[in-house]
Amino acid sequence: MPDAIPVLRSPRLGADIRADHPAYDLIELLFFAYRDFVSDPDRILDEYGFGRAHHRVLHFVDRQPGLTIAELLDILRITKQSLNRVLKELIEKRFIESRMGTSDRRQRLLHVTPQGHDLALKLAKLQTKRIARALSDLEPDAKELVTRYLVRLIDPDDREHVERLVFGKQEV
Amino acid sequence: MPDAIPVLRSPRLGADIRADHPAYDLIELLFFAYRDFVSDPDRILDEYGFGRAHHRVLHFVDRQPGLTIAELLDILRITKQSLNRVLKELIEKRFIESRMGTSDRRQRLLHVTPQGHDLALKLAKLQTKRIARALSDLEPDAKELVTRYLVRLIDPDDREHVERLVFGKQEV
DNA sequence: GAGATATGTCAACAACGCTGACGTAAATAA
DNA sequence: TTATTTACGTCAGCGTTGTTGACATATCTC
Repeated sequence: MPDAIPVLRSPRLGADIRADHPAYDLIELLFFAYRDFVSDPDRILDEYGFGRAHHRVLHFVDRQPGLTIAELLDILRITKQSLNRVLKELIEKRFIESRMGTSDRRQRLLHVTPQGHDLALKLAKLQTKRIARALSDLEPDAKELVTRYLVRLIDPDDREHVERLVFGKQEV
Repeated sequence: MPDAIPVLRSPRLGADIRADHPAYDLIELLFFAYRDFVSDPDRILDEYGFGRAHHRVLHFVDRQPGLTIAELLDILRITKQSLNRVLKELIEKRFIESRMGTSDRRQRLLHVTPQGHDLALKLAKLQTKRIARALSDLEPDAKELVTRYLVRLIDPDDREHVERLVFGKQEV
């Protein structure tokens, strides 16, 4: 049914990047990969009455205990009103706790509860299965290369911030 | 501010994949990379009064002229009502044309108009810039490896279908 | 002619983004 | 100390994009 799709041959040598011709394959693979990647946790989230927005909040609070509202907003790139809606539910259902800041008492330091951690872990393990399976019969250095590639897809201005968060790099 | 995050050391040898420990880094990098990747076209889409749903439809119709509704639904994994809403707008604004099928006259064969193709190309080039930049100073075989990785993130049942669509493979 | 299939459409609703406005408490600057 | 800024909470309303359920039409297949 699909007509023959003109295939873009690789450029002759590595340096010659044809940025003028769309890289349809990677654009589309990123769409399909992400589509399936985020779909894994959906069934479980449903059981708790949560959606993907709850998942993202729970994940980052679990990863970084003591996260503030401002930091979370910076990660998620949504408005505080949008965040507040899902965060309120996570707190009411006792998956997340909000504690007053110690040095700055205006801040709210977010922590997962034990049941919050359990759910976060359950969801992370689910996604890890897919990631591990994808990596399983690629070259040994595949993970390192894919990691570097994904980092370089991120906005340059935000890269340092993300690396600090993901890899725990403290030094500049 | 972030406490030291326990780093998962790579397993000793390739086969020993610790699927029980979440691969936090790749989970998060996928989130950040995709977040920024899909944000590029937003400003342009706004000018046309379109959203990300319109973009996805336009993209796949541009890539695969003559795509049917059923095939498009299978790609996007949404309901026909959701699709119809955005597709109707794309047709009304003359970015996409719907033609009656030839062999099966119940089908609608979707095609982009010239202005539809222009927009699709403009958006694809934008996303390609980011992809090319990310690839630009990685090893020459990075693209091939990242491609294989992304393919393997897709649901196994759907992989063949996607490969046919993305790479134009006709033979099984 | 009966039934299955491909599509279109109406209505209602949910999740999750957004803007704008306003309020409070606490830190900081003047 | 007073004024301003900052961090957060909240109310109200709205837009996009997903959902379910029901029903209609044209066309293909048996």
